[in-house]
Amino acid sequence: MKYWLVKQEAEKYSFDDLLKDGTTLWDGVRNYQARNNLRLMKVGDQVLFYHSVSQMAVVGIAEVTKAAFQDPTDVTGTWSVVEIKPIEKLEVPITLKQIKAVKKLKNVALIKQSRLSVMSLRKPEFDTILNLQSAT
DNA sequence: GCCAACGTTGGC
DNA sequence: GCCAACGTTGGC
Repeated sequence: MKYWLVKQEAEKYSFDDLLKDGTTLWDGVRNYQARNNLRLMKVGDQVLFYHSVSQMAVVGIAEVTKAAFQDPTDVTGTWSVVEIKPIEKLEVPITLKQIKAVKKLKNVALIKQSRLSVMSLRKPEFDTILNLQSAT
């Protein structure tokens, strides 16, 4: 099983929207690195849901329910989507600030490559981030 | 194929 | 709202 982090602005599609919808297609990705990551996702992989710009925090955990396929919003056939469903909403969001404060997490793409919207996490990184919940 | 110009993202 | 970082585009 793999671990991932996806970013979206809360104003565009929030974790609450995902809870309301049940599942969603992670569409609109138009960056090759992000797309390649989407294509590596397998059903059952765990996904951290991060709100960028206005909140800057991990707000929930999701799971991949359909592996990558052709993005229906893309006529060129270049881009891919996956389907995800919500697993758990975090009681207290884990802020970027908290993540940045952890030395072990200094090299995660969330910090090093702030513009990447779909990135992989190693299991220890995934666990470390979630453990920050109890640290507060 | 190189690189300048431009557009977008996202943290501050 | 600003600007740095980065990706993409297009002229040569």
